[in-house]
Amino acid sequence: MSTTGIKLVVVDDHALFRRGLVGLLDGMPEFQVVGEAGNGQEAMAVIEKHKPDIVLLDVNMPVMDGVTTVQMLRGRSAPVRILMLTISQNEDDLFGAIKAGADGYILKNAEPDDLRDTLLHIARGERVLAPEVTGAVLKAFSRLVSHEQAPLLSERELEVLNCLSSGQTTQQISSNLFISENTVKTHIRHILEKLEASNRTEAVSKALQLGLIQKTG
Amino acid sequence: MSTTGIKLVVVDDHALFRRGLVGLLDGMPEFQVVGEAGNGQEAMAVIEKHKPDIVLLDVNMPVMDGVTTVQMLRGRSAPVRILMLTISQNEDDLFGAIKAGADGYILKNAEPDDLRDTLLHIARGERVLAPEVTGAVLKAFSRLVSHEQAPLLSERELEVLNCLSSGQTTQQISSNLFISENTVKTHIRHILEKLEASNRTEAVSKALQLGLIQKTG
DNA sequence: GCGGCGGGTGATATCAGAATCACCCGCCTG
DNA sequence: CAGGCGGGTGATTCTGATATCACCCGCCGC
Repeated sequence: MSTTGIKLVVVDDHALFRRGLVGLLDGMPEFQVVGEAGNGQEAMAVIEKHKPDIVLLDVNMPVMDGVTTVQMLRGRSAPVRILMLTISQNEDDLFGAIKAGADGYILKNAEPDDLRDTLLHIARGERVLAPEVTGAVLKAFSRLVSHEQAPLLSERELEVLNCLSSGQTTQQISSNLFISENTVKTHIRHILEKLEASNRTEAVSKALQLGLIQKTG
Repeated sequence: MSTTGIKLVVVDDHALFRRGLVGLLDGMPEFQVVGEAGNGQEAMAVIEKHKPDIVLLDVNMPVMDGVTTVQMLRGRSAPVRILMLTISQNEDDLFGAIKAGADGYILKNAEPDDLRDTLLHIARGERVLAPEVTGAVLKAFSRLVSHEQAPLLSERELEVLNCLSSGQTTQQISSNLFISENTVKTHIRHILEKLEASNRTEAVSKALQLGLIQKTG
């Protein structure tokens, strides 16, 4: 067995899967599996003892799950890279792992070659997401960026804007919301100012782009 | 030449690179390069004419750059997948492309096999980021999520919190900010409420986790 | 020319948040 | 026992945002 490879610890509650994976990794000269654990709690001790370069960490485990384990590991000062290896495409798990500081997130359906490539990337400080989950991250990321850049409209302004986006006139909005036409116009003025739009058509267009309102039927 | 492969359009202003890439792709039976362009503007017309499955798109181009091209393409209703292929690891380019709706972002240092794998993932609707840039996306993503979940503290409250985090007492903060100790205590009370903390130590700890303040020296 | 519509200016009232401060109490240490 | 410190309750003032409305003007179509 190589003594110079990248040191790994494999954490998974399914013994058969874990042993199979360890066998697979033992066949790869770049790596050296130095420990195993069946849950997060065991993992903490094994990692403390063996000080691996990378931890392969399942998400769904009893006693202490993967995301909590990442949080605990990140709370310590000793650096260790963490690659989540899971079947879960659940967004709470995915975003939770990323927030907690995981270096990678791949799925158990990955090919052995993919796993090797991923581990090598992680080892050199890069981060990797499974293609199956990258879309969810990018979609949430885009949404957050837009939300952050969007100006804040009051509840009433949003109501008026939604009416505008469905093609209603000032008079129709007035009847709809039980306020005077002059009030509607004032709200529209503030909306135009906040969105830096020249007219209501541009305002609606910008609001849709910024995700302030959604297209209806 | 295969007539059943995934149809590609290659967009890059460097003719030598583009022709070399096309040659490489011609050697891959899964793909069929149906058009080329030297900038975003040309690309719009070529894409309109050939209706590819995937556009390989550089970022830095004259006349119309890659991000603007993505925006233009996404403004049209015809679906086309877009893989950015660039040397740029600049965050503005990266985040701009993601926001605009690119399906992938890889670097020109990728191996041909990586490019093939990436294109196959993109073709089946998945998204891919180069490992070199994934870290930047995940870091920004984590920051945005934390920022979004963090309660809003006023400017004064943040000033007080920063003083607390450097170990100052109520009296020292009072002298520091030229306000009475009672005022400092009121600000602290509001901070404890907003962070749902029991005392100032917990408040500082939570604020650091949420990214509201940063560790100093 | 009139009515309908959109865009603009200005005004008023209310409310919530921010920022300020006084005072009280308990705990701990010297 | 006194002083220092942290945590708590309550009050006042100010400011900016929100929500309301009246009135004016230009454009367009009938």
